[in-house]
Amino acid sequence: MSSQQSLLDGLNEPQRSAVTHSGGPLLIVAGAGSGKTRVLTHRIAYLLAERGVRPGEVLAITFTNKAAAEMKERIENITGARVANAMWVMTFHSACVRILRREGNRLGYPSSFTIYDSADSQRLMQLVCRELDLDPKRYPPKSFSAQVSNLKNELVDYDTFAGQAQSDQERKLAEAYTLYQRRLHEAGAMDFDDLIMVTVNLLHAFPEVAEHYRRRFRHVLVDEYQDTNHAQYELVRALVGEGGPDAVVPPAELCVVGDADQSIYAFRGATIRNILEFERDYPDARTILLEQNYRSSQNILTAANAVIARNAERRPKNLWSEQGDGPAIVGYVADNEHDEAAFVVGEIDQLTDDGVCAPGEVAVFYRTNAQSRVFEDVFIRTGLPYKIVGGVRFYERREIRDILAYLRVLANPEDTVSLRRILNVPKRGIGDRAEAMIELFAARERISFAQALRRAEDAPGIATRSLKAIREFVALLDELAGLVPDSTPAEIVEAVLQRTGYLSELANSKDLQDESRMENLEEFVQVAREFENTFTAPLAEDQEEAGPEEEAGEPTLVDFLEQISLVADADQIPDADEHGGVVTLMTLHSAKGLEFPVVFLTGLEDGVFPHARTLGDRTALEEERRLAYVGITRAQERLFLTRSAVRSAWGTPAYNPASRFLDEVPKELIDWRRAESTIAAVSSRPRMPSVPSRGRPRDVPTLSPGDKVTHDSFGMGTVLLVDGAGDRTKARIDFGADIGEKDFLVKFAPIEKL
DNA sequence: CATAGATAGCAATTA
DNA sequence: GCTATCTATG
Repeated sequence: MSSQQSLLDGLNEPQRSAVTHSGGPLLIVAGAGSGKTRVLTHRIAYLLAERGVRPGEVLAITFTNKAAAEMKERIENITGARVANAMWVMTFHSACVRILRREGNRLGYPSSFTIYDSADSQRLMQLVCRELDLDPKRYPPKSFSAQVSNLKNELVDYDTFAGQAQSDQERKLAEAYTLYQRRLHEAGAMDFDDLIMVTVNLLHAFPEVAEHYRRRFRHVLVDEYQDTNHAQYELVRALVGEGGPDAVVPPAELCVVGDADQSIYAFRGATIRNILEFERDYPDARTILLEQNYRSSQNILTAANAVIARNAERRPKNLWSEQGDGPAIVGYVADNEHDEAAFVVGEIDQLTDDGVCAPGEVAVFYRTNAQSRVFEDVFIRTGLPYKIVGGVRFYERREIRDILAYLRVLANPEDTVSLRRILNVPKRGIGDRAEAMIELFAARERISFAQALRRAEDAPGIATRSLKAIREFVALLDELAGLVPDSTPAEIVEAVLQRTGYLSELANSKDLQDESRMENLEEFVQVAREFENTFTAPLAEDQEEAGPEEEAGEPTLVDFLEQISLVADADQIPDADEHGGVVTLMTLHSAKGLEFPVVFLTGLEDGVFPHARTLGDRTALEEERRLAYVGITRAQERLFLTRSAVRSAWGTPAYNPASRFLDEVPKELIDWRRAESTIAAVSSRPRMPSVPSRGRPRDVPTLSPGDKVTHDSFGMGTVLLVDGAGDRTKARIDFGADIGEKDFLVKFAPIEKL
């Protein structure tokens, strides 16, 4: 058994105070790399071991599944799995789903409600806007969707908003919001933001429900508190309870951890206010500062401190380390993004060859997903193993979403958005017109789309051919639905793939993409199998404490769908220890919470990072700076800062000046490998690209015999001879036996030098 | 009337 | 460079 001593071993003074603090609310201001997860897990273990807290009384909330899983694992290492399983260690969204599955019927939601992700909710908003005859130019559904999301993050419901709508835009938005919410409810669905807002409403509207959870959770711990938005703030308040004279249950002990300097999610409603004013919100709160950094060398910390110090509204904080200065930060100015990527890959090659680090210890960060493409090209070309986190995610791929839509309809037949998605996928002859007629019919009869589909005979204006297709489709759904009760998720997935003809359509296609689609679907079946094997049923409320034999119920389709909708696979960050691992490429946002011995921070240009849209806005610019701070503090030993003089953004090259964040790093810390670009002079005079349009303008390569090149359609080749000069340079290139030798005008040929 | 192929508009960050 | 929408065809 863990004694008090071992739980506090190896912790510094403030960390110990944070672990042992008892009584009032506690705010832990944890600088980057200051051992925050360690403090949280040890605190939980300490609660159990020294303060007689039962595991079921603990609720620990994180933002990502990855963080939740890590925390759970580290708690397990101290307390053992049985104890850890009885706690709620999960994300805001998962916790809400669990509450809502149990209590949502009080608000008219089925316990098998569907969770719409942002793509689904945008689709629904599009349908709603069309139904309201809104001109998509003046009232873009996408923007409406975003605005509704913002409103929900502020806990503004459609009624309240309709009441205060002033402008024409706002009134239209209010209409759309109202109808959108009605359609969601009818479909038995909630979007991401509803998960939080509806839970808050539920806790407010039903005191007995709130009391139930307050009795249960005596310790509430929140990670990354700086990323909470207003709705999440209220949720925490509601769960903790007010206490006071007429409260039945005294307030739970609240412990939040955060770092205002790492707040990078204002765009999804996060407000720094929550952490800055914690002491005002909870008057008897205690604050503990963790400033000793255990991650990075001092040079890296000095750079990070210098950058973040430029932000006006912040409490001063100074990270320090006992690890020594470490190597200098390396700077590099590239001519263009290809050059930048080549430099990065070259350095990684060097470092791994010299045995300084394994590929798995290296990360490349960029501001926007679009920047990953060039890196990917170069990594593939050089054969360096890599993995891109984020971007087009697995669950956002079309084929996966199609199958998911089938599964959702099977779980919840009223789910209109999913139903309409699969109506004609694979193609079965139910076209736009037929769909429109069903919709019209549903509206007139005041029945759901699903019900209207089953009564298609009665709907006017549908061709007999379509009618037949619809009947077959309904029969197909019924057949599949019949399988659901006694099949496992994986079996259902396979049945859907087979019986809908989805697989055979892909198999018969000659589109190259479809091959990888099939592979993805195969992987999806694998995901389902995996799920069945690892599934542990959430313990029922009343047996949460007891039971050595954990009753793991059969995993249902609903369980499977829930896991998928809540797991973004940004959680797929590669493990460094697996055979040296692979280089990780990701956006700065996904990088939060991670650490790497070697970090490349790329695209440091004004207009890229900080992003162009933030340049005129002081608060937005401060958030960009925090993002830079997050990026820099991910590095443990070596940090590379790169920028490019020219960068092509959708076709046109842009000349960007150095990022202001680069200038904010003290000069003596940076060892410039290349400090100026040779084409920097060109940047002063704005010039149009010399090749007007005609496809994407490309850099004209300088070729000499023997060079390896790649051609867009002919592939790899070797330059045999070069003739002429300037724009009229010609090259003869050998593409091997199959294609032979060809002559090109270098200026126009789609050739790239390798 | 459904479908396939062409085209315009568009991409900041995410649970 | 990619996806939703428009247009020509079967």
